[in-house]
Amino acid sequence: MTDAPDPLVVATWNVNSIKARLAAVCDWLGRTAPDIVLLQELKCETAAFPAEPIEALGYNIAVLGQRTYNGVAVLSKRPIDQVTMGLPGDPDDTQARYVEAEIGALTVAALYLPNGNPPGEDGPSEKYRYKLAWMARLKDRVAALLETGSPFLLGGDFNVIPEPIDVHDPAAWAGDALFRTDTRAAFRRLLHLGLTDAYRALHSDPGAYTFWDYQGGAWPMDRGIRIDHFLLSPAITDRLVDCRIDRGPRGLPKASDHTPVLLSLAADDLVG
DNA sequence: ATGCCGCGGCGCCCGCGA
Repeated sequence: MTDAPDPLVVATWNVNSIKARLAAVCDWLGRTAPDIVLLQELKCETAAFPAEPIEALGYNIAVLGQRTYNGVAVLSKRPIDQVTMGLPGDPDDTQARYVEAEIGALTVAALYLPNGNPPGEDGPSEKYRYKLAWMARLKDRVAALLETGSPFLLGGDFNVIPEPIDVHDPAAWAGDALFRTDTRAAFRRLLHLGLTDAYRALHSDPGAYTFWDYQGGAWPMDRGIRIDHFLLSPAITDRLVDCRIDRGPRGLPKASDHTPVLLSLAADDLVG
């Protein structure tokens, strides 16, 4: 018997301001030590990203920042070879919601999909149209990545509740931009290209939430939603070992409203 | 019900998030 090599661990976490969450993020990184970390909602400009304490924990960093809103980053203990800043397909889109990085033979993307609320009553609102257009562009990007044949994964805050078991009260969320028919259909179109929702491939449990609103006692009452996802290309799905939600950070003082999701892959060889 | 909470910012209220 030979021991299996250590899995490659990838995390995704919407931190809701990297400056407000820096201590919590560094504590968690030091304790959990994922190989790759995908961050969203940095809410700071690229130049203002607090790189030093994260580099001190052994991470290389690719950041696409923006003042006040959005902002995404890839952290990697292995060298980052090439970076794509922004979701391709619309040069007029200035929102910092997508950064893609090549790490060895693996491509990873950190994404912060638009919220889309309010969705509009007499036809879709501008925000909801932007969300659906962004999802269509993401589908095009996934199709292009599949054509290259290189193994890849998408991780981040998708702002999509895929199925009724992913929300504490489906009826209450029926009209929300995160759970609307059109949103879920666009998410399914992504999956139908050949991607796998890593968490759902391994677990059929309800109540597996990644977000709890700050308001109304959502966290203590466990009224959450599952909107932070890992979507895996076929070659990466074959290497899927584990996917779990770490509720710990959500219960700490000054928490983000999202908690991290962790992915384990038998893919150590992919990143050298 | 859009406020309840929490964040950033040309700050003492506002937009935004989900």
